Amino acid sequence: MTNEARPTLAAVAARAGVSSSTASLAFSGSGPVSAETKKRVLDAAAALDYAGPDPRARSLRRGRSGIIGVVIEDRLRDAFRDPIIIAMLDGLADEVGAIGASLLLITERADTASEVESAPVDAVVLFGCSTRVTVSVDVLRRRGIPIVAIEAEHLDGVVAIDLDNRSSSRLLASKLAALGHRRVGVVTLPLEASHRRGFVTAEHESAATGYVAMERLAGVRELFPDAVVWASAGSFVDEGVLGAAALLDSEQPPTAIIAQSDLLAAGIVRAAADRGLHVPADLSVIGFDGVEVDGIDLTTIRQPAVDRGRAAGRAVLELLNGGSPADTAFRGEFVEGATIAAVR
Amino acid sequence: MTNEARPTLAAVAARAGVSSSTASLAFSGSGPVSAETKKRVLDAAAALDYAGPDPRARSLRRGRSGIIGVVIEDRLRDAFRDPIIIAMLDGLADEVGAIGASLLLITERADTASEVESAPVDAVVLFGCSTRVTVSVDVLRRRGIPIVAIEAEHLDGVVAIDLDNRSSSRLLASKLAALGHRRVGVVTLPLEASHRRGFVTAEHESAATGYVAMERLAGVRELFPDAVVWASAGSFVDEGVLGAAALLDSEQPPTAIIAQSDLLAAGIVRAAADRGLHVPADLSVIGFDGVEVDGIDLTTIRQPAVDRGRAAGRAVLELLNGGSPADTAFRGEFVEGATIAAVR
DNA sequence: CGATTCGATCGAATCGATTCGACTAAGCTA
DNA sequence: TAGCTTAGTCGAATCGATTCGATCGAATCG
Repeated sequence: MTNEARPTLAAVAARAGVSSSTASLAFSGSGPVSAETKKRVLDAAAALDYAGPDPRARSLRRGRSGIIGVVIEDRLRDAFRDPIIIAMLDGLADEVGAIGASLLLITERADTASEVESAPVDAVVLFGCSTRVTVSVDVLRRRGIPIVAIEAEHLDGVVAIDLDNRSSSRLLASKLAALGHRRVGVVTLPLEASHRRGFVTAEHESAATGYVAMERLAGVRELFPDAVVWASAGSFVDEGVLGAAALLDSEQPPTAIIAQSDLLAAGIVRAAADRGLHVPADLSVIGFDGVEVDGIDLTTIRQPAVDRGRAAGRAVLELLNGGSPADTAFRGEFVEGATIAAVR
Repeated sequence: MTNEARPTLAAVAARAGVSSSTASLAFSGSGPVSAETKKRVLDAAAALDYAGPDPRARSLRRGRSGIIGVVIEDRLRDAFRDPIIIAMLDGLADEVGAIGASLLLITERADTASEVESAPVDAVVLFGCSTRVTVSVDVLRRRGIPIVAIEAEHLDGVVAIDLDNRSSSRLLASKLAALGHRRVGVVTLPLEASHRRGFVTAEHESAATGYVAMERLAGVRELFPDAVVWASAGSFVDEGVLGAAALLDSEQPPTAIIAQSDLLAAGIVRAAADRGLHVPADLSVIGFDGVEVDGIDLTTIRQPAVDRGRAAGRAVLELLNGGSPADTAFRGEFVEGATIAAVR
């Protein structure tokens, strides 16, 4: 069926009666070629059904592929359900799209061979990756591939696009403290790669690899050292419901719950309603991210997700140009919602 | 800062005292190499800080890049907000992940130079693309790159993963007809690349390029030839609100509105509530997709989105193996919700 | 008119690996 | 011991373009 021999640039050049270097110039437009010659080359290409220079060969020679890798640790479906990741991706795509680059989705799971090491990328953006990707990072570094990380531990030679997770979290906790809350529960993002769900002991905590989760938790701990903590298996509404169930159905239910994402918080509100508890009268709920969920007027921290994606994109462009961009630190903005109240 | 000369496989081979062919074998594992030699090569690589074979060179020689292109017509942000696209992507990623391939996001917008033509992909999946991508498809075909299309017009040499949009839509319309509705409105997905929002005239309709939108509309037209049609600018809740506003605030408001997606339907329900209309008592609403939105118990058609993505993935794998998979046709399943009732 | 640009084109080297066919030495059988 | 297989290694060709430096004729300048 398929005709094995596809035409090459050399074949086109031969037919047009020019050298392959000239033909290349005619296609790429980077160099002086007379209009007449160019037309001859293009005509020859059309006659031979030539579809333009092979991207593979071009990227080998040029040393650039026009592809930016996006490393995501979760399953794609999980990642895409998170509006924050989507927003960041959008900002990133916007910036790198300016140079015609496209995004390669790389999911880095423990079980599979490292995709990131064999992908022809010009640069890589790590999305909320844990320390588990350190090995891959090392390969990239050796290969001289620029790396930008959003929400990740600070690594050498990696440009970080940060957020003040800890102090933002502390601020939220302080609001609760001011309202007289003493027994607060926390529902965290996954603490480890396994996404184990359940109450968190000191042991778990010291073995945790989830950077963002630990930062936000640390912020809360500064005010509520004894907070009861439940680790979710992901940033979903359903997980919030589970977390709330575990905390509310215990012997000493908390008077307030701090969720590490708005999706989790929405689940908590839902679970409270299921139990006949009124928010905020019976239970104060706090979120994180600044994303609207279920139309709830949530007390939370809004983070500039699209801007963070953009910043990552700009850092990538700068790195690609040989520059060495500094880390960028964004700040969350407190959103006064209607889900916290003084303890009864 | 960066040391210009990165080690190559040849350098590693030289240091290990073997030929580069042997070194290649040692890395790829495809061929007999003694354990001792292999160790020498690996040691040499470590000593030189060699990060493994360059993916670019490898893909040129092998003729495979391990990358599957995903062509999306919308802005990335818009596409990611659509749970159906996400589900399809997830199914697709699942299948092609089996051979270690990753997905390259290609947005094909009118204004930018065609990214798809210069991407080193082994195959391409078109996601709900209109006829506008025909040109790019042509280039791919000439290059011998397999193409699979989800929700797209039937194109020569393109494997289609279809859905019975028309008959499903007709089924929904028939439910309304049976309940006595005569004046129905339709809120469609974008009809053209420009995503123009507004009432649809016969002129617009004949110039439409949105395949899915036109199919679903045709299904409705079989029963309600005179339905008033409003084209949305995208599958979002907000767009549903706008569409409902236009239809409901007209002189002869419809007694039922058919939305071409559940997100749009959710917007319509919301807009109805804003006007003090009760669904379904005052207004029947119908969706499409089978996605839960806002917890509404919607009457709709559920389409197997993940499975469709999977089917696309399998088709890609088969094409890559030289096979010629047949088109696949999926069927929507009617979901009896609580948003339609007899006309008053 | 001779010297000098400048525009257009060509040849050849290069990007960095993979792979095919050939070759060697060792192990095995008859 | 001759003949044959096989594991291990090597050389060279190849994938398909880009790019640097050289060349050559024509146009420009003093």
